[in-house]
Formats: sequence, C-alpha cells, structure tokens
Amino acid sequence: MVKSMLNENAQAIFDVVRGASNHPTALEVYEAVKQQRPRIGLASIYRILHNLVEQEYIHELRIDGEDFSRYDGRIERHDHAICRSCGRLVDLPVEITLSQQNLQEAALAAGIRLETHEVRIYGLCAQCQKEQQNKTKLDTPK
Amino acid sequence: MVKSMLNENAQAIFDVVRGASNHPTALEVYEAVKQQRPRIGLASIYRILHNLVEQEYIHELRIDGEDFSRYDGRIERHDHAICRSCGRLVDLPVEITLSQQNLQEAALAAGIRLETHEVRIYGLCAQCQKEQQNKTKLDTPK
DNA sequence: ATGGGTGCAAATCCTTTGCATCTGC
DNA sequence: GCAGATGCAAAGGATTTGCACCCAT
Repeated sequence: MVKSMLNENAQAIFDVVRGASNHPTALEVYEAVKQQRPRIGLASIYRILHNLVEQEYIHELRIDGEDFSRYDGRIERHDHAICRSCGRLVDLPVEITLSQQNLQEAALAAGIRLETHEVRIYGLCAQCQKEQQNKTKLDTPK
Repeated sequence: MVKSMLNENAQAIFDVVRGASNHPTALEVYEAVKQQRPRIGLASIYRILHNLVEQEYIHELRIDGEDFSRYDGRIERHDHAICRSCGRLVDLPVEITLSQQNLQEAALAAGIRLETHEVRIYGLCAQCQKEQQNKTKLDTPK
C-alpha cells in the first residue's frame, strides 16, 4: 500500500512508535498518545496502527510466547535481541553478516523466493541475569 | 522443566506435532488428535501443548501478523522460511551459517547474554508466486 | 449534505481457568 | 478413596467491528 498523508492522530501515533526505544504494544502506545490527545480511544489506536503497518510506516512484531503485538518504528531491515525471561526486545545495534548466497540457497531449498530476513538473538538481559543470581542465592542459603 | 513420561493424550499430541510438516496451530492439532482420541477436548489440547513446551518436547512459535501460536516438533536449533502472502511456515532444510563471534558481539552490544538464535527468511512461496502471476494477468487483460 | 475519521460498546477470536467428573492405583 | 488428568462451559485478554456522531469540505 502506498504511503498517504498522516492526519493528527496518525502522526501522533507514528511519533510515539518511532520515538519509543522498547517496541511498544498497542496499549503502551495508547497510554503515551493519550497524554497529547486525551480523547483518543483504544479502537482508533488499533485502527491507525494497522494502517501505519499497511502503509509501511512501521512494522508489527510477534514474539514467541507473547500473545500481543509490538510495533517497530524502524522500517529498514534489522535484527533483534529478546530476553527469554522478561521479554525485553531491542534492536541489534550491530549488523549480523550473513552470506547472500547461503540465504538464497536456503530460500530455494525451502521453496520460497527470498525477499528479506531477520535474525533473532535470544538470551538473558543484564537485569534478568542479576535477578537470577539473587534467586540462586536465596534458593541455596548458607 | 524436566521431561517426564507422557501419558496417552500427551503422546498422541506430541506425535501429531512431530509428524506434521506444517507447524500446526492448536486447532489443527485438535482436529488431527480427535481422529485417534475422539473424546479429547480443546482445553486439554491447550493444556498439554503448554506442558510439552515447558518440558521442551516442542517449541511454540509466533509469526508476525498472525494472532495464534504454532507448534514445532523439532527441538534442535534451526531456522524458518515464511510466506508473506499465505503464511506458510517451513523449516529451512539448509543451515544458515553465521559467525559466532559476530553473534556474540551483537549480543554484547544489545546487553544480552547469548543463548540461541534463529534466522527467519521472508518471501513468496511457489504457490503464491503463481497466484500472483494469475492475478496480474487478470488485472491487465489483453 | 456528504464522507471520512472517531469514540464507545459490543462482538470476536484465541486461549485459559473453574469445576465436577473420571481414571488408575 | 485419592491424586492427577479431563471435558465442558464460562471467563479472560487482545483486537476488531457496528454504529451513531462529528467535523471539514
């Protein structure tokens, strides 16, 4: 779908998603946008997010284990890191290099015409590493 | 969670997920399992799938744009290809090679301790490519 | 006055939960 | 008889939709 002009609500929502560092959920977008436009309703948030995705202003993400969508203001191809424990989701600030030939071969073998790809790194974020250490201490006292 | 023995329902569900080539949804698992165990209810399907995921017999997958879970009977690390049009989801039969050092650097920069990763390839599957061609023909007759 | 956008509430879809029942030991 | 598993129906949470209203053209 072709990009069209954004009205005020759409612009406010786009700004929130683009400005957020945490890939916000629809509810988080709602809470943030309400501060600028208090009369907006949740249904409009969903409707407009859907439009922004269709017009490729933003992307919609689903993370394994979560039952809600997150939104990503960066439209260029990039990769993600996800905390297995708290679900924290961040863009990878470093490019993951992989062979285009390797990708093409894999796509061919899978019967798909390659358009794009994404790498997802899973692990424990710094905060959850700390919490896990504390829990371990509590579990084995003395 | 540690793997425990599977009872008959759990074994039937595990067999279906492992035997399916298409990363079935809970409903698809339900339809398949019902043929062997007609009295089973959908709630049990969900409960048992959840247990199997916890015990790491299977994995749960969420695909961008879909609002339901899929289940993957292969537990070893592997990658996926997804059709942007029909949602078809297949395991990549070819390994995507990437530098462990590159991954580690990216994980470090993202503030996460690397545990595993996944590559997702997006594109059009063979069938959707054909359908798109037909649609193009219809759109521009003569 | 007309059409698109909106808020609100109701509906929908996937998934989980409460509870009474059933099963194997 | 008891503990765990199960079916069924109801509840829950995220998202979508119906509809009346509002605003700019």
